[in-house]
Amino acid sequence: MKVAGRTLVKMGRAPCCDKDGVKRGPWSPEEDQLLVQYIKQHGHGSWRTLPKHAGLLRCGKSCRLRWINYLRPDIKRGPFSPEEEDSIIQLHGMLGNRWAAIASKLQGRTDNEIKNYWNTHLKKRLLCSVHSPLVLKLSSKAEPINVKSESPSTRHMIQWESARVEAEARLSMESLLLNSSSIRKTDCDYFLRLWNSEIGESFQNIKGEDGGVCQSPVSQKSSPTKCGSAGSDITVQAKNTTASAFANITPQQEDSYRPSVDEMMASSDSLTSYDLIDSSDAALELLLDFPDGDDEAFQG
DNA sequence: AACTTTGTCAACCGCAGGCAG
DNA sequence: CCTGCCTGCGGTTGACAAAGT
Repeated sequence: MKVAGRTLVKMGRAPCCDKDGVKRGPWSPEEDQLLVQYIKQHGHGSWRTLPKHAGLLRCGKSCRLRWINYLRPDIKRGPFSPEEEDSIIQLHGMLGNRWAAIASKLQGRTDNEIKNYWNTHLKKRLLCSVHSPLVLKLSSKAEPINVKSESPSTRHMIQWESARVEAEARLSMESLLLNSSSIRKTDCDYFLRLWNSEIGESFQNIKGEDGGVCQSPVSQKSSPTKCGSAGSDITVQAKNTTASAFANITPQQEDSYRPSVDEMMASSDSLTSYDLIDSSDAALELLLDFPDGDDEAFQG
């Protein structure tokens, strides 16, 4: 793979930087200092020329990455709070792997950090709670889920997710009809806006009403085996439902219901069997009333 | 104590999109 | 329009640490 990449470079693609004489690997404190000092005085300007001006033997990309992911003064370091975790899970449910978009909603966190956290903590945690309603639904469409048996916030999340899937199916249909690739972006932008709306707000607030944790018999039953990092088993169990209700889908499972419009619509159909209540009714309504040629209304 | 496996995360890579000329 | 450059993004890697045997 790497070999192929390098071959590609050789075959004509310009390298991002001159590899000769360019330092790679971990940054030393001295390099950090040089970079911070330079940016404080001059701003980053052109990343490509920055290393030269700052006296660094690094490529611009490397400098940019170091600054954005580590040296920026507004970076919040340390462990993710439960609220942040919830936000990541919810936003990931809406946006998928758009880490930059997710990061923009979490003050002080970088896309890289969120991506790493998702891949190392949350994803595993989600995979551990195999009994999530959503997964059960996906694996056995014939069996409707009694959403009412879940806690309010779990229900709410399922409803939110169902609205998302429904909209996704709809948008997918539209994109097919319009043969337009821009729809996907609009889709995500739309969710971001929805997230910022009172609907999203009410959705976020439900955490407060529910103590920030969703509990269900299912999650309580979930395996106490090593699902997450050491020392957080309680959190793991508590969070399982939140996570699973929302995005407990392996990439394979995700693929299995995303690509085909038929499948999507089928999925969407089965979702209507959900007991949609509370404010998600409004969200669903909003999503279903998504205007066909009216994307401009949602663009910055 | 030595070795192996697993987990974490900073850093790298190539690609895509925006933009200026 | 076309082309080339630059930036930002998401996927992946690899070094290091911790846990397990």
